[in-house]
Amino acid sequence: MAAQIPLASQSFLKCGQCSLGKLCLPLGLERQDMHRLEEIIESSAPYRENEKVYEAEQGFNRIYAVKSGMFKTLVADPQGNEHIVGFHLPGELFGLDAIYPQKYVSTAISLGTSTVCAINYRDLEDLATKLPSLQRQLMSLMSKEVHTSQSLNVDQTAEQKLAAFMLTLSSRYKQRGYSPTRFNLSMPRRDIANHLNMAAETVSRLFKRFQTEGVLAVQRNDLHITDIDKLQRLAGCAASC
Amino acid sequence: MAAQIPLASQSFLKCGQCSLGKLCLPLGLERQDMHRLEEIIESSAPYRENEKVYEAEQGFNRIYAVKSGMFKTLVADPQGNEHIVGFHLPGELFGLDAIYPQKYVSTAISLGTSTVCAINYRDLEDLATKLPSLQRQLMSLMSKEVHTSQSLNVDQTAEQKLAAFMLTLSSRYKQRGYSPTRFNLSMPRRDIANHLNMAAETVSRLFKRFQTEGVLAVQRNDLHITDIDKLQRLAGCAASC
DNA sequence: GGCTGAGATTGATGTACATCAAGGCACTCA
DNA sequence: TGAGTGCCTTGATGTACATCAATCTCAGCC
Repeated sequence: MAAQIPLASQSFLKCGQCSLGKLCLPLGLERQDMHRLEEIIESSAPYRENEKVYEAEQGFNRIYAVKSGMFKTLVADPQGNEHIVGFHLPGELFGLDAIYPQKYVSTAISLGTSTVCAINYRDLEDLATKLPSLQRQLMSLMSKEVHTSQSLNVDQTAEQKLAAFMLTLSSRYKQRGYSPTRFNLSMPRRDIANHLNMAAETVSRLFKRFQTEGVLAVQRNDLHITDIDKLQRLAGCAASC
Repeated sequence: MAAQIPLASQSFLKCGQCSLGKLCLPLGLERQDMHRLEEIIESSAPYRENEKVYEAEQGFNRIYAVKSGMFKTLVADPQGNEHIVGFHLPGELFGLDAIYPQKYVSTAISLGTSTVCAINYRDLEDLATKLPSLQRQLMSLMSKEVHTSQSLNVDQTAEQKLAAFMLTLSSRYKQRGYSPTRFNLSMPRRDIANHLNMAAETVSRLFKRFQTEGVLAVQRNDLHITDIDKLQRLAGCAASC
């Protein structure tokens, strides 16, 4: 274990000091403008494993940026089936789908111990009218979100979907300065399966297949991509190419 | 056939006169602000059936609002398989997914004869910083887009997916002042099937089943929903409830 | 250090839907 | 008017994956 900044102090870092500045909302802001953004951001105390940030149907007031850890957002249909719409890594926003209906449509839950920055949306809107580059970045992140959701809709085999999912995780970790070939699966198999619309057994069988084919090595949550080119070929390149 | 405004003159209507004002970008704008929006909008000549508005990989400069008719947007994977990501009705925007990558990621094609309003995105950004209500509406429409794409991802049977799709069309037509129970399917079965990730044969068989169950009546492109409650039950309410 | 229980794996069976193949129906153009 | 064409329909067969049902694994805990 390398030395780490304790969570408590980490969660009070301002945008200027936060290592996520190059990915997150402040991207493209001048130092001075960043300070104005900092003023409307509330840092959260750490969320514990499985703790809810907000719940579907609640009135909308804030959007969230992941500071550390990981969150999942899920929707439930009237039959009570839950579907995981996304996993959110540090520097990514969630809660954006609540802007249109003005209430949360999903429930956001922490995976492991995680922290967020909460931003009052009214304040953010006001600030965005004053800071064109903030408005631009906000629109850009929303657009990215649209694109991500759309690319999950294409018809693929279970193998392609899982390979593509591993690749998106890989590239997102890479962007954040972590190893793109070795990382932790913070979510259980069941959650991966649910997100990709397949059975947990299928995920298990595919991991085994990938392993025997020399594409990756998995032990519990420790994932190691051993042949990223082959993984890309397996994904049919629907993901990150 | 009822008397209709000829396409040519229809396409030069300003937002103030356009019947779509209550759905489209100008929603929430003051009369005066609407005029400023009108100044940056270019009305298009009608697109013919299957004509392209833009193509994937082209540099991004404009977003589009449907004025009349219908458009589809589709993405192609490297194997050349095309996937229809959405159908766009009057008052709906498309091209928003190009903002983040700054190039079009999908190809937009007219179904039948259709017209659009084209809006230079740089100009729109500039104007949005000056008109907070325009910025708000833009964000709201983007958020809606995120939500729409997400709801297509949930795991459903072919029957549920098709029922849900019919219901979304129904409610979108209703919003536009058309009958929610009788409308024209402007797209071929193949396109519906592709969009919902199923075979065209399955769409055909399901339409037949729905028909024998008294839920709807289809003749070629003329669709009549005869029991919308039952259709809603068949959809598992994943769509519009 | 042995118990417990949640998650993961592995195998056997079932099924929704795709695919393949053959018509049928409406529209066009000679 | 009749051949040609594209879309839709209908039926027969195949298959990827879900589901069901046993184990297996290992982290947490007394």
